[in-house]
Order: sequence, then structure tokens, then C-alpha cells
Amino acid sequence: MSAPHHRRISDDLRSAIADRSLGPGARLPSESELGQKYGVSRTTVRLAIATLSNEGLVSSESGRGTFVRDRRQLVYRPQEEFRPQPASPEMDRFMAARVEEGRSPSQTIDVAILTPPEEVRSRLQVAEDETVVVRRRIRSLDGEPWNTNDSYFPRKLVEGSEIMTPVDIARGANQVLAEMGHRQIRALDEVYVRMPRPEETHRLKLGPGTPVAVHVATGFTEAGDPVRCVINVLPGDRHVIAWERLRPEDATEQSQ
Amino acid sequence: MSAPHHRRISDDLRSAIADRSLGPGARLPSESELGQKYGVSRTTVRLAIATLSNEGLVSSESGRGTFVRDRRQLVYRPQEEFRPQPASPEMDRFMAARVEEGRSPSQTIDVAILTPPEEVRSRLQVAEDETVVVRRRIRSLDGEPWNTNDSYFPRKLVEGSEIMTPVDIARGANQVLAEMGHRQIRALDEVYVRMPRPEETHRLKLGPGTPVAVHVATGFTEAGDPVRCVINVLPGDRHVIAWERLRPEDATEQSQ
DNA sequence: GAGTGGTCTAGACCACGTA
DNA sequence: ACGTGGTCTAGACCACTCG
Repeated sequence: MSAPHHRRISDDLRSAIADRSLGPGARLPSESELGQKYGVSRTTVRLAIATLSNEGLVSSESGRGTFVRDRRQLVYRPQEEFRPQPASPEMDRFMAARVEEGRSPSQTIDVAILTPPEEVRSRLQVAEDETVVVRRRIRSLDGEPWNTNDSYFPRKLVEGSEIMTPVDIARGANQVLAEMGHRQIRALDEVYVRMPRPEETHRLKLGPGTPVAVHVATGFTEAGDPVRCVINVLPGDRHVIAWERLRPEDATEQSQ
Repeated sequence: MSAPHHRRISDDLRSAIADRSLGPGARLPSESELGQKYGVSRTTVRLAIATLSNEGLVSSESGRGTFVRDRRQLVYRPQEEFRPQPASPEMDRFMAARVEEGRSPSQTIDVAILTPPEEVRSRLQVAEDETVVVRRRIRSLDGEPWNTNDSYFPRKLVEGSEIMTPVDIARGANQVLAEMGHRQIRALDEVYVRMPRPEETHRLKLGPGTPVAVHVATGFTEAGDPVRCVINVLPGDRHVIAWERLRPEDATEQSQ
């Protein structure tokens, strides 16, 4: 009939966070204090706090305390992936957009040749034994990792090209592909939402209870061949994915 | 130097799930068995399992055991929100798309008048004291809740119209708005990714470690007035958001 | 009735951060 | 030095499922 103690405690704390009596950055009472207040053991308090942690509401720091999370999200625009790249060296279009917001962006790039993971292999329609080239980027803002961007290409298409050098390509990899006769005219976009894998947690320094959106964009040439597959991993506490739509007039007509 | 016991246990189990030696639906060894195998207390085993649960990999059922989750995702197409609605009574376009996949869809609709939550108020640009009409839907597949769709309208625009009746509108609320002189020509789409709130967990029967994508679509008339704000809550374990893009040719030109 | 997970206790020792 | 969270133990009782 009655709720378990840990539930009561987490509900109380969640309400306090919701109505701002525990604002962003505020420190929760210590586990011992909460245990005394509610007349339960520290283990039970920890269970309550674990619930909030897994909801992404608080995060604990050893030796310091448990704090209400403060999260601000920046706009991520999937369609920018398809736009021409501005000619600013060492900085792609994503970064240029972020600079406007007064943060200092940076990125690390590495390039590797490997047998693709299944989700890439099926999208690029390469054979089982074929290898691909991946350009892996970690984009950071003010020194903190922001998101990752892994671009996969069939190896035979990009072998020896600029795409295989681990430096920024100012005009964009899409432009390089186009110059080599693989211009993309269509893309399929997919967004998955899930909890991060351990290596993503590490790579992006994710707190507990932080889900990720995985944006997979596959680009096709006029002939219908996939030539590029980009996997962006976007931590939920740092991104809002936004785009605009115009009502297609022809669709309006065909409705009647 | 060495990892804590609970970490070792969760890592082992996660690997077993990843390489399918513990396939979808499989039962994990019981907590007591794992405690014996690793020589730790049941509390420590439970901590390890809680980690996997919060990653969405397993779920526990009291009295039965802990099982590897089996999740299948259906395609959600945001642009369908803007397309004309097919004239099938009791079934909107979303549902029509799902039927093709051989599942049996259903939905519940209720209508309410209320002061909007802040995120709706700011998007619809209504005054502090103004009320809105909301059409709340829970869409289900094979009797299981799939997602929710809450459409908000400024009350003065829809007062007395068909939109205020809690039944399906075959031709779509957008069409009704258009007939009343509020045709939408543009929409702003936003997708947020976060852990669910307790009421969402309940409404959508979400397991632990299941994040949600929140798709907010705001529709504008030619005059630039927002007339509709739709909030879709999409559980991550049941959806993949997908759309297609064509490369805008004019953008290509302006790049050089 | 036997086994499972859910809840909870009352301790313990440790690493860490701050003063 | 002290308080914080991180880890862990060895029990306990309960509600639940299943054969």
C-alpha cells in the first residue's frame, strides 16, 4: 500500500528540484543527513539518490557531495551536414556556428582503415571482407567534449585522397567526394535514442543518466550508390536537434 | 588500480549480452548464483545488475528473474506531421503507416482546456493568463503504449470547433485549422533527448534505462503566427526517427 | 514450498576534497 | 583532520512466481 522509503525520499528531492527550491548547482544534504532526517540507513538514501542520478537530475562527486545538474543545450542542425562548407581552415561548419555563440571550439581528428561495424556495412553496401575509411572527430567546446562525428567511406572510393589525411578539410569531405565524381544528391537520416555504451561514456565524459541521440546520415549519388555514412553521437544534455520545414505545396494538392 | 567487483560483474554480463551468449529474452543467473560465482555479497551483485538496467540492457521481474531486453524499433517520420491526412476514420496517418507493418494500432484521445506549460506558452506566444486547448493522445500498438502526441492550440482559434471534440479527426487538425483560415506554411521542429519524467514512465510503461526523444513541432501561418504546437514523446526503445533529404541545388551554388 | 527479486539494516574501510 | 561519497558485508523479511 505505502511506497517504499527510498521512493518517498527520491520523490521529495525530485519535487524540490522541480520547483527550484533545489536549484541548478545546489548541493543536496549529505547521505548521512538524509538518513537521519528520514530515519533510514545510508544504503536506502543511496538508493534514492541513485534513482535521481539515473534520471539525469543530480550527479555525485566523491568527497564533495551530490549536486543538482545544470544543463544547457546547444542547437544541432542536421541539415547543415548537407550544406556546403565554409572555407575557414581548421573549422568546419558546425564549429563556425558554435563560435557565434561565444564558445571556443576545438576538435581532434583521426583517420583509420578498418572492417566496418555492421550498421555501417549494411548502409554503405560494402562486401563482408571490404574495408572502409573512417574519419573520427571529437568536437569540443571550451575544452569539454561536445559530440562525436565519425564519417565512413568505402575505401576504394577515397584511397589516396585528401580524405585519408587526419586534418580538417576546409571545403568539406562532401566536396572532395564530388570532385572525384561522387556527388551526393540524396541522404537518408535516422536518429536513434539510447543509453550510451561504456566507451561513449568515456569518450564524451557523460554523467550517469545521460542518454544519447545517434544521428546516422547516409549520402547517395545520383546513381543511387551510398558513398558516405556519418554517425554523430549527441549527448542529450548538451543538444537540441532542430530544423525547419516548409509545407510542400504539391503534397497539399494531392491530398484532395 | 583494480576495478571494483560490481564493475567487473557488469562488464562480464555486458560482454555476454553483446556477443549473444546471453541473447534477447535470456535469463541471467540469479543474484545469489552470481554472488557465489564471484565471491561477493548479493548487494554487490544487485549494484552490478542495476548498472545494466540503467543502460537499458536488462530488466528484472520480481519473483521471476532478470532478463536480457529485446527491443524492436519502428520508424517514426517527423515530416508526416505536415502531410495531408488520409480520410480513414479513427485512424490518423501515423496509425495508417503502422498498420502496414502488421500490428494492430489503437489510440485514446482526450481534450482539455488549461493554462499551458511554459514550453508551450513560449512557443505559441500566448499571454500569461491565456488558456490553450490540448488534444492528448496515447497511441498503442498491440495494446502496448507506443508514444504520446499532445497537440496544443490557442483557445481563441479553435473554440467551438471540431478540434475540441475528443474523437479522431480523419482529415487532420491541420486541415481543420486551414479551413478556419489558419493555414500553416512553415514549421519549426525540435528534438530533445532525456530520461523520462515519472508520469511519462507510467503513461508509456517505460522500463528503467529507457530514454525518450521529445519531438516538438510548432506550426506557423503565412503571417508568421504560431497556431499549433505538438509535443510527441517517443520512447527510445521503440522508435527510430527517420527522414529523407534532397540536396538543395541553390545552396550548392552559393557555396563557392 | 522453494526460489526469485525488492527492500532494508548497521555496521565497516577506503579514496577523495576541503579547510 | 574531517566530512564526503564509493565500495562492500552478512544478514533479515517481504511479495511474488512457478511447479
